[in-house]
Amino acid sequence: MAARMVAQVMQMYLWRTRFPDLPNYFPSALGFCTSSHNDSTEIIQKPENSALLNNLTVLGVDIKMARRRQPAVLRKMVTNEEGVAEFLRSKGANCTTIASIISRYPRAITRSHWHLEEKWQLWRSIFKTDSEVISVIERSPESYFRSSDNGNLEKNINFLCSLGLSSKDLHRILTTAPRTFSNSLELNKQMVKLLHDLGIRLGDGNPDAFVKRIITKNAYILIRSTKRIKTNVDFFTEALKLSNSELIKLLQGHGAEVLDLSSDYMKRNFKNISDQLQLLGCTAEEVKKFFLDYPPAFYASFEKLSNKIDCLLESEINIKQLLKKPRILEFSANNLKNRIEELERVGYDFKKHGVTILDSSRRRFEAKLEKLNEEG
DNA sequence: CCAACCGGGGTCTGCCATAGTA
DNA sequence: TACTATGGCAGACCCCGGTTGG
Repeated sequence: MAARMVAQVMQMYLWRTRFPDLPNYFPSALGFCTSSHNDSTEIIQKPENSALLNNLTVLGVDIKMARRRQPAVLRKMVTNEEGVAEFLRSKGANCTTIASIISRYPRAITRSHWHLEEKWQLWRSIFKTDSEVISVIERSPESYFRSSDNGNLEKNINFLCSLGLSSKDLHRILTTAPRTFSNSLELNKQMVKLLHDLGIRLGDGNPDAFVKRIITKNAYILIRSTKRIKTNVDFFTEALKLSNSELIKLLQGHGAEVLDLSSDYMKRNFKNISDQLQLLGCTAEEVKKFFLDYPPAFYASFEKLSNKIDCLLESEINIKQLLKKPRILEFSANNLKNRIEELERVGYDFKKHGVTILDSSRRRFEAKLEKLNEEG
């Protein structure tokens, strides 16, 4: 999470440094001038609408941010900022939220009252309360406002229902990957077709269920490109030398969750981790088994994972013990370290008892520890 | 009664590029 | 031709507890 935020800040920083002196706008007493072709430094554009800027300022919108994101909106003569603000307010959004929404997705103010009302009803067919909708819009204004096509939204909802997804599934998808619903129907159909064809190609007896399971296991799948999913499936197969049935098992389990990783990232990660494991004396077969038993390894950052492995090895825990229980890697390095320390304090012998004790919930672990303390 | 197995739950956007449109 | 709508991309875990079988 933190890493992502750093990356985003970096992106913004890079953008700003590339255009440090970008003028804010071009107030033009000349009105609609034609640009002169022989002098490229002079760019003359339609002026911004100052009445609109006023309105937005009153609403608390960050004009600089809005301008950077969608400059054309600020030049429009007809907009509905007050209507949109009033609409959001009526649904329970406060002023700060409204300002932030418009700052981050200025085009929102071009939507009509009727359009907003209709879209709201469609969203509410999946969400129970207005505040749930508001919280998604607050998180991702773009997902909500980017499309002006409510008909497409409705078709998407019907399409997803037709796949047999429950209302709980739809709720989860709309909460965590709201972009799914502003995708074109066609795009969503393409992804479903890709997965369906894959199920058939692998000889799955029930391709519809195959598709449904992948989507319910991975709410993000429909906002990825088919290219990415295809690449990743091929990569799984090739890197791990999987048979059809092994691949089905992987994709219907934890594999579904890692399917949408950036392909390059996954390849890099796989290489780093398998190199590391082989360096520690694991055979190729063991490496394969490791990834099949613990697909999140594709996902984990190499630094973190490697850190955890080191931490285990330092505590006299054998790599083969780890291979038997890769799930202990799901716990944070910090958590693992604390647990190991506490166990060492009571003289726990990992060689004798293995590492499964680490793979338990906090409550269970503490109960176990207390018992060991009593015995000791 | 306990360990081991195993599935589930939370959670994720904001930018760029470009085809299409009025 | 300016602008809109939409596709695509990078980014990168942790934890809980029900059930089962010995």
